[in-house]
Amino acid sequence: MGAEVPTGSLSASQLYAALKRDLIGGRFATGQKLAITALKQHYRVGLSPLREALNRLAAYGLLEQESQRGFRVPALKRTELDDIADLRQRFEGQALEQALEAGGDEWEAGLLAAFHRLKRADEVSGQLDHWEQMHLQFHRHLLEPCGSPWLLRFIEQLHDQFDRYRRMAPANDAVRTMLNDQHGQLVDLAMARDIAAARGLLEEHIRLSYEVAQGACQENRRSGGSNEGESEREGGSVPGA
Amino acid sequence: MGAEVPTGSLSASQLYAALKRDLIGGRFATGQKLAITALKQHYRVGLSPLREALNRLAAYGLLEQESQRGFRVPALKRTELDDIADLRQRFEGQALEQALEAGGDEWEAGLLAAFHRLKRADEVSGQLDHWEQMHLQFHRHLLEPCGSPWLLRFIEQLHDQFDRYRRMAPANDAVRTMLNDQHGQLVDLAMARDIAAARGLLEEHIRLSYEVAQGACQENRRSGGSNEGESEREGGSVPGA
DNA sequence: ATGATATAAAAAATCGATTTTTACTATGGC
DNA sequence: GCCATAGTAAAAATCGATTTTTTATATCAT
Repeated sequence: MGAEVPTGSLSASQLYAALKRDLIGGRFATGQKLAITALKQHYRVGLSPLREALNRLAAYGLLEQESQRGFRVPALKRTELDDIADLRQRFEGQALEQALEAGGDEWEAGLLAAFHRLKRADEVSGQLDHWEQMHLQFHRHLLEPCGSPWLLRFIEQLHDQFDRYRRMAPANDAVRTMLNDQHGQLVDLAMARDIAAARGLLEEHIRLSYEVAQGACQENRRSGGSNEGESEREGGSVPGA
Repeated sequence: MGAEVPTGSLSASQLYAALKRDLIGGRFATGQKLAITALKQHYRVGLSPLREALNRLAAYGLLEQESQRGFRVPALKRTELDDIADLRQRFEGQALEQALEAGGDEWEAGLLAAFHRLKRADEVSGQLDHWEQMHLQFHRHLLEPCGSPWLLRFIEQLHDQFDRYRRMAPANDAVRTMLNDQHGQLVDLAMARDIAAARGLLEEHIRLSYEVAQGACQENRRSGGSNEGESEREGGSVPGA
């Protein structure tokens, strides 16, 4: 069994984070019903905190809850990915414009730092989860001063949903290099406060990611494990039964 | 104690709905910590389903959860209302345009029916909760064919948040009449597929509602109970302790 | 008299067991 | 031979009690 939970039992928020990470990371078979007993043993927690975490994740949209029939991992649907990508372009484009108008010196400094960490994480292969974390933090920091907490909340939610698709899709090193280059260009345009160009590039960035993510929908690939060819994560997929 | 839960114990989804309704309806003191034991007795449910419902509501944004310190009703903040109203204008404006392009005959029929129910509910005073339900359903139906489930989800979430403010604000019959008139005008413009005018009116509708809702923020009014002068709901506010 | 620490009371979170509901299977009827 | 129904097994949901954490109070030292 996976070694994602090495030490003693987790706190409630740690459990939520671990479950969220594993759901977005594609370690559960999509469309499959979750086996509560197996999860309980895997994460070494009791029933109550587990069910509370699952309820929160269901409200967040990373799980589906059927009345008396437990929890289910939502299937990956092409139409839903289209919806998510489209909204990401609009929401993040809008947020970026506002962020470029509001961001100050401290934000610029933090953006450079976040970009640096992202580059470093990219150089060190076999640290998939760490790169994902830095990548999320970079995009989050980029939009942070936009001034709309609710918009940022929705953007984060869509980003998480989008990543379910992207991380299930087969890797494409050529496109990945392009996407990484765009991060640097985004920093440059943001520092130059070129609002129109920056928004255009961010939308193109999302469009390109969308093309990659589409690979997750094509032949209804089931079973968890987006980590073929990766060596960082020793634990396999979480058993469903 | 309130008679909101007349018969035997509620199912999990009913409990969630009842809590959500009472939170949006302003029956809890804002900023106040929830007393789990009191809630348990009031809704006649056990601890587990109650906690699961509270967790879902916290993920939805109608409650705040502090680590080991229970659940708290979020305070009403002027800046947050501004944020919510601004996003509502943008999201619902966008959704309306798409809905007017996509909605078919069946949708038109349903819209007329929803509007009729809303008018009827308005005529019968002392049915506050029923009017609120019809009002929500009208706005939901108006935007439903927009083609973006995630956008509709966010719109609904913002609408619920907005209503926390609106229902806490003092009533204003003159403005209320204007708002009701706008519903009819919205139907007319929607049927005529006048996209620009309809979007403009919907944004104005939200702006006017926003002016009403601002009344909830002015002097940090605490304590639940937005139903002064209403006789429909016999149960008072839910006790916090 | 004020501040800090220890103690006690209250509340939240978790656990183990029970109850209820669902899904599967086998048997009987058509 | 196929469909329907009853019975059994498995899983989910709920309950009551225990454990842990927090908060308020009182006492002691400075």
